Amino acid sequence: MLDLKFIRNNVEKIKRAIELKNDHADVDKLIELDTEKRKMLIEVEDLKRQRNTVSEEIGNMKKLKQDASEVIAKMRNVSDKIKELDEQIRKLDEQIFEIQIRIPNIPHPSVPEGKDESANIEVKKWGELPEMDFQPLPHWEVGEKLGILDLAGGSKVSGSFFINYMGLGARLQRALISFMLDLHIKKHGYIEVYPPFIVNRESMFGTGQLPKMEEDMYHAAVDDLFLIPTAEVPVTNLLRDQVLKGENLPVYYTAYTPCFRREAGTHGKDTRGLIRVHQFDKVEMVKFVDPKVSYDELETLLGNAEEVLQLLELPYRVLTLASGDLSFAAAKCYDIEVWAAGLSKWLEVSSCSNFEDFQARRANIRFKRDPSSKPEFVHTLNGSGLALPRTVIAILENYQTDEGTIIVPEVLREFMGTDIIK
RNA sequence: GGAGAGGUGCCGGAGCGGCUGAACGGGGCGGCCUGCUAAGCCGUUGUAGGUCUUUGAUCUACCGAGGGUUCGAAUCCCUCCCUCUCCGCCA
Repeated sequence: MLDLKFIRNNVEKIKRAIELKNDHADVDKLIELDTEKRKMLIEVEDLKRQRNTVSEEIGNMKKLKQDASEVIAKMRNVSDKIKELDEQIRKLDEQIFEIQIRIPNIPHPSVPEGKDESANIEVKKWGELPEMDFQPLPHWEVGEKLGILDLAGGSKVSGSFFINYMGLGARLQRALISFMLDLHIKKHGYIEVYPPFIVNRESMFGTGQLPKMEEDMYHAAVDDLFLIPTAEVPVTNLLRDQVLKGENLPVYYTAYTPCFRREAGTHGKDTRGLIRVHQFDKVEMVKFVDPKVSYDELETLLGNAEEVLQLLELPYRVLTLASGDLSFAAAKCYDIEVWAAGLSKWLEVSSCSNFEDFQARRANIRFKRDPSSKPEFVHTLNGSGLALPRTVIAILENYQTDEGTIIVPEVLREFMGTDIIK
């Protein structure tokens, strides 16, 4: 969410940003409502001041046993008028808020302009694409043949696009989760968090999923709770409504959670096997930082995610997302795409974003630079490190042999208890 | 799910319906004192928003949230939320 004062003073800039993000929000209407509201505020505050002073006088008169009934009658009218105006202001505030919360974050100047992913810019490539002297199979064939991937089981117990892993497939999930968490807590200095997987409406609003993405999430209607689409939601909201000490920044959290996404409207292409599923595992990194250093922090966050792939020895590339491909709340975002040999495609396994103070304002997460200074909003960042299904795809496809077995990446062997899946 | 207790400022903790933005204590900040530290003393210390003659002045709102009563509510009434204790149920 953007600051109302900032919106007032930067109307053109914001309209441009909305356009760059292929979004819609009626900024003119907001300004109109805001102007009207402030006019009424002046009026009602003046009446309240009257009421306060006169009420005090009434108190004094009563103490002196004087008759105050005439003044009281007059104040009754004033109070009614105040009630009326307050109600109108409340309605205006509501309307303003409804527009305000739908204005997207403004892209950082370094973000390439462009209406969709075709304008994304590749900024880095790492590793060699595997060369195979046989035709590599897609992961669903490798996985089903080895009995570690059970697509039929998943769809039987839940529905299509739900996955069941068996044996070493199941263990591979656990191995990847442990490996990633260990890396982030031991080497990169994150604190491990194990948050709730179901959250309330306030949390979904805080990180910006609501109101725009409501139909993309699983919702437990009786309790009005949502299954998290990413650990970003519970982990970021842990610090909601807090004022942190400046000396405690930056705060680095990492968490494993399953993620639940309805993926409404995306059924169709590129959805076979593990490519796009309703429930998947992910290790997420979340940072709360001083605004002055948030873009440096974005680079190290990206590096932390990259290191996972480097250690797994999976080739990848990094893209800077164009404005039109940026999510609602992000000011800048890098995507990491891993190479999948069987599909012969790059697959997104991580998004590393700087939200600046956009989420912090919504979730009211602040810090005091010094004990005596005013609270400021922190900057929040998060990045996947990494999403599991596509990492699994890359492992199954890139590490497959012509015998249909899979060589376990070096760093996972201690977790897997084997160096080969056969 | 049942019974009870409670939610006040950075923290603890007061608060006959009117001079309480909030006593008192602690903490923080500034200063005095001190060889240094501690103690002691003095002062200061919330957030948000509006207006203006806009680095200051002034006004308004905020005592879990939302309503209500009243000329006037932290204080009275209603609803909801949360926390704690006990009982029941359960992985």
